[in-house]
Formats: sequence, structure tokens, C-alpha cells
Amino acid sequence: MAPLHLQIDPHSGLPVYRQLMDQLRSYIASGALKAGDQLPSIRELAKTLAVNPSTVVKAYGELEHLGVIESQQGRGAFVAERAPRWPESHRRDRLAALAGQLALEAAQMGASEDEILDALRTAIDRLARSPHSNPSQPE
Amino acid sequence: MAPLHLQIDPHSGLPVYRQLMDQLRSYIASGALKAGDQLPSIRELAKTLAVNPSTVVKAYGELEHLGVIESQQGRGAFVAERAPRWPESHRRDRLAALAGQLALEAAQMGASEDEILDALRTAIDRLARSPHSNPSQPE
Amino acid sequence: MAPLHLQIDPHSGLPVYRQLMDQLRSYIASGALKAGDQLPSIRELAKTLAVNPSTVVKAYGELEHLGVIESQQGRGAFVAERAPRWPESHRRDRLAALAGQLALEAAQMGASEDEILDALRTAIDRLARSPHSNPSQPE
Amino acid sequence: MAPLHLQIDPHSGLPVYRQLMDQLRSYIASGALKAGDQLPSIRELAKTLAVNPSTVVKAYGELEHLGVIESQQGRGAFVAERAPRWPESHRRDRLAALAGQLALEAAQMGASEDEILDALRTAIDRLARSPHSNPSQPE
DNA sequence: GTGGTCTAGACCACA
DNA sequence: GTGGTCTAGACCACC
Repeated sequence: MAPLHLQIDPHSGLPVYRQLMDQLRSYIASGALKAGDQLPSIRELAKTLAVNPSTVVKAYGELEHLGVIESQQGRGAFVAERAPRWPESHRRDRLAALAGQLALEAAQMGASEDEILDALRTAIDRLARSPHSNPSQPE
Repeated sequence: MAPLHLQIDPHSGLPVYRQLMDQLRSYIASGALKAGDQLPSIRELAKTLAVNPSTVVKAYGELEHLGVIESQQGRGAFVAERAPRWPESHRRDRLAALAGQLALEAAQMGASEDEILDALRTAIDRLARSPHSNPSQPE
Repeated sequence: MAPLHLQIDPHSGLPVYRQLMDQLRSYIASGALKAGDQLPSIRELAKTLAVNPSTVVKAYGELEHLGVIESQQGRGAFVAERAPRWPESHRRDRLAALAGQLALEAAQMGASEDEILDALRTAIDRLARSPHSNPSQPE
Repeated sequence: MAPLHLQIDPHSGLPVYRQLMDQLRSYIASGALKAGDQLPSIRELAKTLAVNPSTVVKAYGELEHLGVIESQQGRGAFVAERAPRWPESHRRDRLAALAGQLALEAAQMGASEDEILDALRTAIDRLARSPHSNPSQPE
């Protein structure tokens, strides 16, 4: 298992458990963590990140609800074998919602369409390569 | 002043004040609300939307903090004369953060790069035409 | 809002948050709690049940994940407007699993088919009438 | 001794020792395993199922506690001669509890009374015929 | 007032 | 060792 360079920023305003979720999902999305891989134990992760174990428990629990990971009593937590199959409609809605949010803020900032699209292409590229960045500040 | 077809959805999970902010910013970004235009009064808006007046106060306050609107004691709130000049660095960061969030979720949903870019183009187009929609559900 | 005669048994072996969930779902299933009804506040419920607020938070959170209730910042928790629509396949699977568990234990106890079916009919009747019982001890 | 087609599913959410217990009880309830029959040794079972031996120890221990099997030092484990006599009251309680759980979940899924009873009849039939299935997923 | 997050601990169940 | 639950507090965000 790779070292998983996770890091949380307590001042970001985003809940810590959310930052954890985002970074782990990012690792999985990029392929750095593959189906069946074991995740760091709750206690270990809590210690290295200097957060409370309950916070990690919450992050893992939410990821399990999303179908991204699976926890097994006494064994550990693992990346789920099959990525959850979102209904096509839900996927389009969610995509449209996030894209709308991006478009709105960008327009408010006076960004051009090209500038926005470039930012997105960059983000997609970065995700495929260096999954341990922390891209989430949608709040 | 345009009729401002605002509407809030208490079930969306997004804070009400945030929905209000997003829609007003959307109107301004699209040009439907222009510099100097007067916004509805807090009491009036609270009544028509059936929300708590303090919620409107918070939304207006945040927008003023962002430099998007200006409140004048006893006269009301107005769209700011000059769109706030975001520092270039902050603008790029914010854009990258939102784009990263979109890219991450899309990747986990199994969406292709083209699919994501299409969603964004659609969102930009829609924003330019019907600014009073409510595209924001990033949570 | 009805008084909601909830009660938890710390010695039942079932997690407290699970007992809470079951009883609330039971109230909702029986119609004693209807769509849109407000649930007791987390703090209030925690006090009357003499459990930690976090435990109630967990119960409410799980119910929200199930789509049974909806929580709104600063307003409270409410019974969801639309009961979640389970996919037909999932519903059959879940029903078969629970029925199998019941059949297995009953067979082991030497219960006759009629005896088992009677128990089930009784349970269905009881559920429709007095929703504040505590039927859950599947562990 | 019959081949005992046991199989455990680490993803089911049910404790492994519980799955083992359920399947063995199922074999006994159906008559495939009769009083006095010898069970597989702990080491052998652990190896074929690829589980931790202590897990099998726990399953056998619980079954012995229930009076379903009997372990004899150095000789192995055997199906108990006399099926344990459950007190009538305990039996009714347990049956009612399981039936209540089934009724509750079914009601919330919108299943009709007939649908629930059909599921139960099917489960009873299936149990009588192919006892080595794994019907238990009450979690 | 409401729910949401987090900490610092404890004990239990499972492999 | 692992994850799961619970307590007794705290502070924040929202209405």
C-alpha cells in the first residue's frame, strides 16, 4: 500500500471528515488505490493526521454509505470491488449541478468561457496524475 | 427593477442564505441586474420567500462583504457600481478548486472528459440565457 | 406532534441508535408520524431518553441516509415527504433475506409453519395499531 | 458425514462466525445433519473456508452454548443428541421479535401483507429443500 | 432555539 | 490487532 500523502487543513472551513473523504476518493478515482486495497486503519490514520479517531470513523462511514469502501469488523477497511453504479439520470443531474456552480462563480468573477474550460481540463489532468492534491474548497 | 423570480428550496441541503446569494449573484453575473439597481428590501424579500428575515440579512451581508452589493442606511441595498476586482491569484485558485471538485466527482462517477466538458458548456450557455434558475447543489 | 413514547433498552444488545431508528421507522410506517411532521429535537430527545446527544445525531443521520427523514440546519428534523422508492429487486432480496432468517430460526426451534405465519400476521397487525412497541431484536 | 457445502461472504456485513452458525443450524434444522453426526474439525473448517481458526472456535462455542452441538475434548464436535427444549415463552418472544422486524421493514418498503406472507412461505419451502443456502442478511 | 462537527476518552465485538 | 458504539463535553453555522 502506498504511503497515501493525506493532509488536512483545519482552517479550510471544510469539515475534516469531508477533506478526508475527498482525498481518499481522489486516490481511488485516479487509480492510486485499487479495488480490494486496504485503507489505513482508523487509529493509524487518526494518529498520523493528528485528528480524533471518531473523525476518521465518520469519514470511513460516509465513504461506505457511498459504496466507495467496505469495512469489515476486525479486519480493516478496503476499497470496494465495484464502483457504485449511479443511475444515468442522477449522474447527469449531479454533473449539471456542479457545472452550474462552477459556471456561476466563474461568470461572477468575470472569467471567460475559455478560461473556465482550461481550468477544468487542468483539473482533470492533475487528477489523473497526482491524486494527493486537495482540490476541494467548494464552500 | 426586474421581477426577480427567486425561489428557495428548504430540502436542497444548501443553506437558505446561500441559495439566495447564488441566485442574486447569478442575476448580476448575467446582467439582468445592473450596477446601481436596487435590490428588494429585506422585509419584502423575507415575506415573499417565506423565510426568516435574518436569513435575508445574512445573505445581503455576505454579498456586501464580497463587494457585490452595497447597503445604504435607510435607503436599501444596491448592486455595486464596480464589480469587485478579484486578485488574479485568488481567482485562479478558486476556479481551480471548483474545477477540481467537479473533476473528482465526475471521475468517480465514471464520466468521460468529454462528458464533463459538455456539462460545463451547457451550464455556461444556460447561465447566459436564464439567469434565474437555481443551479447550485454542490452539497 | 404526538408524545412519541420512545424507550431504549441499554441491555438489549442492539445499539441504542439502532433502537431509536427502528422505533421511529415504526411510527412512520404505521402513520403515527406523517410526511412533514417534525421530530423531537436532538437535544430534547437525548434528555428524555437519557442518552448522549451524539447517539441521537447518529440515529437521525442514518435515517436521513435512508431517506426517511430530512434535517435542516437551524430548523429541525422532519419526516421526509416521499418515502424512498426502493428498486423492486432490492426490495425482494431484502424481504427474502429477512424471511429466510425468520424461517431458519423458527425451524431450529421446532416451530410449525402455521405457528410462524401466525407470528408474522400478529406482528403486522400490531404494527398497524400500536407503533410504539419495540419489535427489534434480530441479534 | 455429508460434504457440508458451507461458504462465507466477507462482504455480507454479518460476522463470519454468525454466518457459520446460521448455516450449521440450517443443516441441522433440515435434518441433513442428524443427532450424533460429527462436525468438521476446527482446523479443517478454517482452512477450507479461509477464515481465522478462532472464528470457527467462536462459532462452535456459541453453538455449544445454545445446546445445538457438543464438543468433546480430543474427539471433536458432534450434533447434540436432543434438540434443546426452548422454554415456550422464550420461543414465542423470539419468534415475535423476528416477525416484528420483518413486518416493520416490509411496511416501510411498502410491501403488502400478502407479499410479506408469500416471502415467508417461500423461505420456509426453500429451507426444507436446500438447507445449505445462506439466507441470513438481517443486517 | 436548531442541527453539524470535533475532541478525548472508554468499552465492546470481531478476526 | 481491527472496526463499532457510546459518553461528556465543546464550538460553530444556521434560522
